[in-house]
Amino acid sequence: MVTIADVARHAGVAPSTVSYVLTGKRSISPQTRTKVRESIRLLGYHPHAGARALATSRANVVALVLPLRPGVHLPVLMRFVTAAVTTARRHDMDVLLVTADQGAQGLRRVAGSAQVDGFLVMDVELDDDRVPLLRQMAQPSVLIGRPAAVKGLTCVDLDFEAAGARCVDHLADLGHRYIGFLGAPSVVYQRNTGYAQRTMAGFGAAAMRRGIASTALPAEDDYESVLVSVRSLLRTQPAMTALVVHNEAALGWVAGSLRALGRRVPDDVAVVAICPDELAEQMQLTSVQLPAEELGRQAMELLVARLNGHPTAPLTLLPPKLSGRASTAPRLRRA
Amino acid sequence: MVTIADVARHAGVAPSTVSYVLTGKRSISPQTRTKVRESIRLLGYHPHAGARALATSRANVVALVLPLRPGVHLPVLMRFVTAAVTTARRHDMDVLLVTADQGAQGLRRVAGSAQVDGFLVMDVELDDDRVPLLRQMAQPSVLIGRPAAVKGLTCVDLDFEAAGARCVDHLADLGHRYIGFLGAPSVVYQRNTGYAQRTMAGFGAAAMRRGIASTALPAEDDYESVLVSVRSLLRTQPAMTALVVHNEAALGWVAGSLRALGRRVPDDVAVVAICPDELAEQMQLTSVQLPAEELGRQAMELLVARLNGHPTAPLTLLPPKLSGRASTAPRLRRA
DNA sequence: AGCGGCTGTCGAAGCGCTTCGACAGTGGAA
DNA sequence: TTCCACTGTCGAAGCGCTTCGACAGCCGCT
Repeated sequence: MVTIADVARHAGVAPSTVSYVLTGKRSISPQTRTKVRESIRLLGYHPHAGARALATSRANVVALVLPLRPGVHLPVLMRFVTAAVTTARRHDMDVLLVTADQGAQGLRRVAGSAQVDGFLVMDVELDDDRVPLLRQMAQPSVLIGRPAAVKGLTCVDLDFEAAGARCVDHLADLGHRYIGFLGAPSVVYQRNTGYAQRTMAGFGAAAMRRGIASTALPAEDDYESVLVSVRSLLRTQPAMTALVVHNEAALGWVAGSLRALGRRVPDDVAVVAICPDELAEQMQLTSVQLPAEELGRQAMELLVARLNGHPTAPLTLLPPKLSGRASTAPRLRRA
Repeated sequence: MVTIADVARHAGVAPSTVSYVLTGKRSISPQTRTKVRESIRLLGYHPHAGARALATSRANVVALVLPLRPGVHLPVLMRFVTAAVTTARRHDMDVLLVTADQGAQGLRRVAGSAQVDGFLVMDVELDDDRVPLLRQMAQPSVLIGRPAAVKGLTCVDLDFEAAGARCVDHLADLGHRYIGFLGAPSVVYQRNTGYAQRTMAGFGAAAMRRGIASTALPAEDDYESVLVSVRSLLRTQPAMTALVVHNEAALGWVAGSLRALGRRVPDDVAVVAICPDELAEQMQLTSVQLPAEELGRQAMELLVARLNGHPTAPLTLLPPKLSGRASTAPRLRRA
């Protein structure tokens, strides 16, 4: 292994000088600098990460805590991971992969051994048991998701309330006056999954604001259930001409159910989905996307900011973006 | 930060003694051992990873080099990653995430700074430009995939030849005598993607061995092309009663194409796919699976073995496993 | 009683890096 | 000319751990 001493000897300077060339923490004459740089290149020198970590108490590594449970949408996860890694690299950081199944235990171990300088934790739930730990750890962390209390944390999330509202506004602007909401399976609302509830809330509030009649129902993820839910929505509100769907798994059955009930998309019923963009693209649905890249990038930027001692807001909400596609159209006024 | 000196003081012993308790490299009296263990627990001590790495020149971290280009099947990738991480943890190793887009450059950096003890490189192609680098690096590596020359390497892969053969055998055992092969898009065969060619080769050889007439054709991944390819196969070999498909993207169109041409699955044409299990499960296809977990686990075990100085075979091929589902049936002898 | 070989523990050196204080050398102000 | 303030470089200490050689105490042997 080539050490800093080798480089120093080769360049005819002291090790400390090489270090200063590398870190730029003291001024070095141009001649010396180029000489040292040349030696570094020639010898193929790379500073020993462990030694550097020991001396600076900075590892230049962040932990990425990934949920690997079934049910996460993998394309979105991957886009997120890619963005996070890319952003980390732009700040000369590496990424240590920690799977959520290692639990709080794993976090403690990684944090305790000073392997990483900070944590990026995905898929945080309303009352996540890792939150108290993260709060008291020496290393800063950024959470994707939104636990009940964000005080003392740094959280990034899509603004699901705004997303729900955005759907309503889009449909209202198109002239729709009766809108239905097809939500996640009811169990999702039972356990504390904040984003589902917040979307609903945003949807409901926006509808009220715009003077629009709304009806909401959960949906399970098989065809029969979706059909039942959709039928029930139509029965409750026969004048319904638009539907907001916040349920990836049910998405595939919605158009079919509507067709089975004699409604065509978008002419009889306009559909807006809140879902990953690929799905929407594939089914040609107007949708509010889950901005995975943006989330990953932002989260990592915030983490880096905290590592550099900058204060950060406890909660950053990304504004929803709606992409118009074939599943929405202005309300048809029948003769 | 709690250091080994703190623990030593608390337990009334020398730092080296604590170290020996931790590593077990010298015998320690039971009394001392429990005393030290207790102090460790009480103080919440974790050895500093960097310091340890510096002293032992072992980081206890392996790099996982992931392809994040489009086209990789993410569920399979994730299963693989999970298995690799889990296996690593069982050997007290952590996993550093390196994305393939960082290229050889990235490998060199990570290797040079002694951040990791070894590399697990996924998705290696026949003439991968990282292979020469990996060969000459100080750290050992295990490759998933199979470059042209495996000498001096450690590679793990599914035995694609055997997979092709396994399909033929299954169909032959069911009485089929005329079998078609629907391959990857032709560009895949043009660039050097070993596994596609090897599957073909295994398929062809097995057919010859069993005295079976075989015809093969590539397929693009849209409905029209698949239809054209299937029609062409049937025209070339009108007596064809079985089809092996090695093309995930085309898979969705195969049954439809056959139906459009007046053939029903499995009665008129039996279909065997070589694809990830979820896909096969979802479409109810008899298939040879891509054993992602097994691959990840094996690869990591081999890497650990190499890290411990054990020699490993340059090539480990996993035997294919065929799962029977609704798309194959014995050949129907028509009246 | 004396000796050799164990066992269990200690102290110190060293892993490769950063960083602090020291200090020559230089140029400009007094 | 003297003095001061820089600028650029060096040497040494120290980060927290492992590991090697040393060695005290003990047992069992002659």
